[in-house]
Amino acid sequence: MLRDNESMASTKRETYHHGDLRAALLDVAAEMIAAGGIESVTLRALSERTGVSRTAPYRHFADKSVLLAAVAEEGFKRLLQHLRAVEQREGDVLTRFQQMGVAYIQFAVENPTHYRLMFSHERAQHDAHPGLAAAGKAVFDSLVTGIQACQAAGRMRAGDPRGLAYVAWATVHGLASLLIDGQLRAPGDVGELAAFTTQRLLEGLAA
Amino acid sequence: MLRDNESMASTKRETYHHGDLRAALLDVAAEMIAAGGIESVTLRALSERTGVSRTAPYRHFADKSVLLAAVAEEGFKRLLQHLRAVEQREGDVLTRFQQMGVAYIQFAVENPTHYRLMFSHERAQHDAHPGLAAAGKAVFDSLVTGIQACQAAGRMRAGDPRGLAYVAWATVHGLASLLIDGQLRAPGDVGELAAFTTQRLLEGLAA
DNA sequence: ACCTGAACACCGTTCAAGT
DNA sequence: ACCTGAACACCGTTCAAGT
Repeated sequence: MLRDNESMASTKRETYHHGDLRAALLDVAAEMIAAGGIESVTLRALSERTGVSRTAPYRHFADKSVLLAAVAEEGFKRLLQHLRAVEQREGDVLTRFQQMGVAYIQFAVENPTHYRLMFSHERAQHDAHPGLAAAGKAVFDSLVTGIQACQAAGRMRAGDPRGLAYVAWATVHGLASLLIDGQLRAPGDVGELAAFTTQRLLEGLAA
Repeated sequence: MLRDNESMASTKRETYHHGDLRAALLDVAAEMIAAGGIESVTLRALSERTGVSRTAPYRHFADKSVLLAAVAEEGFKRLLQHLRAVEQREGDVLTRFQQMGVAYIQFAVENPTHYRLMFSHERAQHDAHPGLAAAGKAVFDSLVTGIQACQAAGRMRAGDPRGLAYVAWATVHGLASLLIDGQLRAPGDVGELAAFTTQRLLEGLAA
């Protein structure tokens, strides 16, 4: 019994020694965010739950802010995967773009604390977290791509697709944020409200 | 000299004794937020800058969260004043509603940290801060009123005005949030982007 | 290279004591 | 009623020391 425990412990140690600690910290941090909110993520609690000492995280992250930026970056990457999955469906190009919007809102509502963290870094800090900025831009770019497809099919108004993407991002981000913050008592289904909102958006961007 | 200083000090004391401390704390907190960001607002620094002891704020606020909720509430009230001023202008009812949207976005961009604080309380905490929830709802209600005016003039689609207000709020809140967080490199003027975005919104809500 | 325990500065909050 | 200083528990971060 005792020997087994010792063996397991040393195996764990070995793992972190070889570069898994960074990924392990990000995973555990994401779990803590989902379970107990952003306030529950202290470096001390995170270290303990990951099985390392308090100062071990500093080998992989300069400080807590950089670690949280990395967690946020993971969130943008997961969101991008959801959006790309919708983008590659069959069917009408305009309907597909609307479905991207609905998927965006659903991701945010299903991961409220993580989504909030993704947007919690101030403008001035963007230069300090280039990976985070790039992951956010990749999400934005997927909206631009969807808009360009609609424009090419003559289903959306002409003009710089980025300008239209600003409007689209503002709409879905705004609705998601208001729902997460509890400012809107979601009248019935979230999906219904998301469908209605994205429908109004499409009419505002119509050709 | 010494007597003057003593006199001034006792005058200050007198003031806080008679119920101004609450208002003074809210004012100083708002200043600190604008000058040094939300992280600069510690109860200890706030107390010192207001000229009272560390624990004095607890006579007026149960804890830091309640104090910040009161600061946020003040923000909603100031925003509401801006929106009402636009609402009472002369001119086309639809143009006026668009101007409300632009004014909303400008308020947020001019008071970025304060605006962020206004939306930083989670859904679950709304019951704990009824004044904050009411002030937020008053802003929402002003949008509903503006929409009803447009509907009455036959300039906006029929249906529950609250549903349309959700879309409008999501659009302006989303654009404001993305600008504050630095996700959008505002292409040129903020006012121009706000005008374009609200124009697309109006077309999405058109009769 | 990576990990550790001890220590430092800072914070929110409580409480017995003052007026 | 309102205010105060001292004390407690907790946190992010640093650093000399280990392997």
